Amino acid sequence: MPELPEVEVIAQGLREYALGETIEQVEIRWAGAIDRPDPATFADQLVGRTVTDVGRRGKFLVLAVPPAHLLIHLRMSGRLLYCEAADEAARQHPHVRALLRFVSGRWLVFRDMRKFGRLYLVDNPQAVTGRLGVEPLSEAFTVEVLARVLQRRRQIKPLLLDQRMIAGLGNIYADESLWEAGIHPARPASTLSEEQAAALCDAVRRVLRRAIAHKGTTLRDYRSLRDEEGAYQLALSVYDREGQPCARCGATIERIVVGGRGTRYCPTCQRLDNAQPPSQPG
DNA sequence: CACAGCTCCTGGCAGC
DNA sequence: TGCTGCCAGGAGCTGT
Repeated sequence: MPELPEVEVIAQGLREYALGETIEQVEIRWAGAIDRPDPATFADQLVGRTVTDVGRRGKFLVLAVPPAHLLIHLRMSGRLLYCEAADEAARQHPHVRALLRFVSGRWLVFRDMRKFGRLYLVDNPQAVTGRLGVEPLSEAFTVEVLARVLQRRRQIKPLLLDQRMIAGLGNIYADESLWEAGIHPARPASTLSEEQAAALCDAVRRVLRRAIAHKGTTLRDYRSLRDEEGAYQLALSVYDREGQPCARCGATIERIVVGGRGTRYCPTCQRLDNAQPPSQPG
């Protein structure tokens, strides 16, 4: 599942390859992939536009195609591939939902097995991203800002997954951040100590930066713009590791359901009460 | 405001 | 072997 680090790696790839490309043709193979405007208008309006900037907001890719913006959300299984004119196989894959052909002859291919991903063409990106919370890798993500989020009477993990609070965390990096900070995922947010809030703030930033450095996590579907796998799956502490020993204390990683989501954690390092974990995270 | 439940969708898997 | 049916999961939505 592409989360902030995976989307950031794709954005880096788009900056390297797609910047300056002009769209010559738009092909939509599954109309449901286009959120807005209607698919015909979407295709019409994109032709002739040049990609002048590539950004990311939360899990959204934001491509400036003046005077509009093309936003892409990959959701569960979406993939974005930049391929050569000769690469017909990439375009013929049955899960391809939409394609952009550039004047250069190269293609941007949107592939999505589960059909949850969406493309948006809007004048103002805020129309789509306006309700997103703070960017966790920006300077705006301070302990004070996190503390305000933590005042809510909710369990900490569903709060971390709420894009209106913090933009970009998904199931993998929420679990990883909570392990890193030594906090139980079902812990009521408002009961965290100041030290724990500070540890969580650090943990979120550290985990996301490390994952970007590893080019993201490939458990199943995720690939970079050039179809490369990430490497962070090799460095995961709890996610996809249930039944295996905790790297910090050796206890067995468990799976529970929190807020309806499968959740992996270490029952020794991440206690629901305030007891000290066996060692401080680092 | 919190939160449960539903929807979208399909490959993968368990169970028979 | 082959079938059925359940499940995960991001996010938006409704209802309580």
